Amino acid sequence: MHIPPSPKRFTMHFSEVAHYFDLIERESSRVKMTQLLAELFKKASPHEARIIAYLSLGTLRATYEGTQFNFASKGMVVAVARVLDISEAAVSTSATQTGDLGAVITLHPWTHTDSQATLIEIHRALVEFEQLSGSGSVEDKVRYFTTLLQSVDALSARYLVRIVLQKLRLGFSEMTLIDALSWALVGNKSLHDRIEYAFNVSADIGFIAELSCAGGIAAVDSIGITVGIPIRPAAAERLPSAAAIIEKIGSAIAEPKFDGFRLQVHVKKHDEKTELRFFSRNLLDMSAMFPDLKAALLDLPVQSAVVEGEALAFDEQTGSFLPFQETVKRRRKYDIQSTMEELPLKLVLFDILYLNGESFLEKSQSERHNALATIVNTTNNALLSVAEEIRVETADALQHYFLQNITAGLEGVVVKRPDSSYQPGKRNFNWIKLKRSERGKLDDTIDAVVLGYYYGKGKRASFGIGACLIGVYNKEEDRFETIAKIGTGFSDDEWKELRVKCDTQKVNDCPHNVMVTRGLEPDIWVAPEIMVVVRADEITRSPAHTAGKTADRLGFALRFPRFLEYRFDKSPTEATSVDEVVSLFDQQKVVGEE
DNA sequence: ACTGACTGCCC
DNA sequence: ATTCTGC
DNA sequence: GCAGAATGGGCAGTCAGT
Repeated sequence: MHIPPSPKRFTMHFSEVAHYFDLIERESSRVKMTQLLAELFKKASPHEARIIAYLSLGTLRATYEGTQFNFASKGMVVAVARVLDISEAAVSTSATQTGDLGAVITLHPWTHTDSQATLIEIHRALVEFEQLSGSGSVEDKVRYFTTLLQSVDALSARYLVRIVLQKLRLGFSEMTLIDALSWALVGNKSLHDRIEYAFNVSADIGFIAELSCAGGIAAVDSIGITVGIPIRPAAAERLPSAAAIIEKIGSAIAEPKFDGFRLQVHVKKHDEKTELRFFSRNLLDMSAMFPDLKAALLDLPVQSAVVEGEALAFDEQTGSFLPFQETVKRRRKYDIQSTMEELPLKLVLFDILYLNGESFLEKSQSERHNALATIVNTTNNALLSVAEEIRVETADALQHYFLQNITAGLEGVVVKRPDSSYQPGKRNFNWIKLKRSERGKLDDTIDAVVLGYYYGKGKRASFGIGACLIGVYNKEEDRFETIAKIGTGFSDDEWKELRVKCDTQKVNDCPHNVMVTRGLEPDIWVAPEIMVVVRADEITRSPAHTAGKTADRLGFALRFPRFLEYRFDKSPTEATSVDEVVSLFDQQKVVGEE
């Protein structure tokens, strides 16, 4: 199909992009949204397409290069208040009602003149804004952004606010942009898979957009894995039991699931030196953080490779892995050397995506694991290992292996289809996680009391509730202590219902028998009457929540809390007690004994 | 030098 | 991370 | 089933203020 060259045109104004964002925001049909985006891409130069792709996702560049405005809801309230010349309180109130600070802009009269800034100029300004730092920079940032807002029309200002907040809420993200690039080339989404492939192996959406607009699908097709540019990681689905997993995929491969952080490692040997990069699960560059792992990986007998694994801190005395809260302390910018000594890391590798110039993505799980084992096992470095993999044919065998792993203190197992390729960027049932928290089912839940609620953002703003604060009962002190906030598990209707229930119990101040630390105070206090059943993956020590907190002991909190159901047959003082929380906490360290 | 408020990013 | 929802 | 948008605990980093 012949693609006519896009007509030469004037440099694109940011206001035109904002106009398209507005059209898209009003559109609920994904196909129409995609068509609008395609139209926008067709009007843009390749470089402009790149910038559109970045800005539409609230970023300024590739994910792995990072965008950090260090300017979010609090700073934005100040800037918006100045631009609109109203009080910060008024902006806050309006933001609460609409659930969106950007929308506040277009709710008020706009008195500023549009300077017709181009898309490129706005991008450049945002880069400059992002770079403001150091003493006095809080005020500098407010001033800079206020001035920037004052130089555009209201619609542009609305989207500038959302770009900086990194929440465009337009109803599309990367996959829709890829559809739009296909539409821009051929008028349908038939090229989606090929463009997505390029994006999956070269995770820079702006680069893909520019390439597609400049060189068409031929240019996109030329993209393969480049060592040093991250590949979008594959992710696992979740199922609640060994039986469900075997039923889903049959004969499978199981491996331990470790509770650390995921690293994608890129290695490339040049004549003298070896280039080594680490990327986080979300594709941020962590290359400077782990000199110990870096040294270990230099031993790999490869010219070039991309491997993935889980990094975990371990106890040098016992060799056992430390909890996530310890491991995550290694994610830092400063004091790397000293923390390295306090919290040495191991890297358990579980996949290989590229080796010596060849992509391994299409190879089967088994082939990849074998190749990985071959290179790592010849390395013989104590910090490196390959995740054990066993073949399981039955639910019983899987259940046994699962129990064995949680007894060893691990998070559970990941089960994989033996013949599946590595599907970058995908979460599907090629990989399935079975987590420790599924063990026992009902006894892993907590009966808690609702103590208050918070206004929501976006869609939840219209419910007047976005999350609630819950607590457990301290028998000795006869009071309620907080253990978590709940922001998920309620359907839209249930949120509305919860809001009504809470409002019937609304009180003006924190009740005398409720312990809440500063920073967790809800927007609306509720008398401790509403009982809920809450599920969580784990109980952790908490610097924030008051459950079980004493003068010389941290409190406890729930990891990954979610609402299950209401509990009508218990009164508030029959909520799970602090004592029970403590014993649940103690129990989870000795999971094998049951 | 310390603390608290805020932000960004791990899970 | 988990969960819900529109398509 | 996908893509997107709500939300959680808790860590380090930055800056303002004392």
